[in-house]
Amino acid sequence: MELEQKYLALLQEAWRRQLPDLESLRLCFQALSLASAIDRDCATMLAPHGLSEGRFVLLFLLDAANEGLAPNTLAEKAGVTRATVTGLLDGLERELLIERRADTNDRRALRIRLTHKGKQLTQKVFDQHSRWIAGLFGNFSAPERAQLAALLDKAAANLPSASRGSAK
Amino acid sequence: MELEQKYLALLQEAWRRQLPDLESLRLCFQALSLASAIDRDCATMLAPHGLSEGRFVLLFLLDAANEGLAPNTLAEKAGVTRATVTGLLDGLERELLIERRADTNDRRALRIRLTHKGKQLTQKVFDQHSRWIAGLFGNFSAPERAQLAALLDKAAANLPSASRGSAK
DNA sequence: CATATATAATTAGCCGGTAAATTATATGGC
DNA sequence: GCCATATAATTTACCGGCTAATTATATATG
Repeated sequence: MELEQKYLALLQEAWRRQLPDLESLRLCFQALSLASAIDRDCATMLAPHGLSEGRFVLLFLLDAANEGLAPNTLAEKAGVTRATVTGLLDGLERELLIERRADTNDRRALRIRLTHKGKQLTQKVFDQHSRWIAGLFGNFSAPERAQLAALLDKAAANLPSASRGSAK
Repeated sequence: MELEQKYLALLQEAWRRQLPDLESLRLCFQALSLASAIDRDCATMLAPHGLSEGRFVLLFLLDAANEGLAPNTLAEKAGVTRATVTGLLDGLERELLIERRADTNDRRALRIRLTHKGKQLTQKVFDQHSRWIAGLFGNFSAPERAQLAALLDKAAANLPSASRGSAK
């Protein structure tokens, strides 16, 4: 598998400086490069529909909640700030995939709902997207999956943000 | 290990829709979440020095080339566009870590050089950063490393951008 | 009731990435 | 020598993150 250009440069520099344990460095960069490649290919799949990953997440969250959701709830479930949600909703609204309605009880609040077009698009894209992702590991045997999960966990345990409360 | 909020939401939605092979989905999200956590912790380490990952990459590329480098060379070695390099250099120049000099032969071109301050900072940060990354996999045995590398490769082989020419 | 505090959403400004357009300069062929 | 084309760097405009500040509305408390 190919490492990203920047990681090749970093490895080369680490070698030049005779740093120890280049193997560990390479392993880390392999994991990071795989993740980047997955993200990149996901973005490539979503782009033709005018979607980014962030927009896509909001869409399926809304599709699951048939009474609509408030922006702050979307932010919480998507794991981004409310300011980011405002921006993503602006894009989705421009594409006529969602609409903002005033909340009847609380005049500060909004209900976000999928339009018909938004529902259709979400239906079409969600399954395709999930199946594609699952396909990446579809040819893994049960022991391989268990091994990989365990090894990833072992690396994660060495991270400061994992060991601590990690807050957010 | 904890999955990112958005992946939890996606898994939940996939379960609600009774999609097959949730195990593969989870495995993928575990890998992506680990990569995000590594990136986040790296950024946290670099931030106190006023560095982002992109800026850091330019610094050590410049440190390795003691005659200075042209912005287009930096872009190529860092794997980003020249426009991005322009922006990163603006930041580094503002922090007095690099300087832009006119190329004596080609009046279109620049030579970018580290300042003394830039050299010092690079020295200090590079080793620390590399050792920290290596530490994430420092407690892996040789067979564990081989296994992990093989499993990551196997997943990468299922990616469109890996199998194809993948362009740039 | 009045006031302080909390919450909802947006706005403004920053960052780092992109693509496309611009400006300046080299270079190669006629 | 001139013109077409390529290359160097920047600028502009966009995106999707973030934080911090603003505006409007609820809510709780003295």
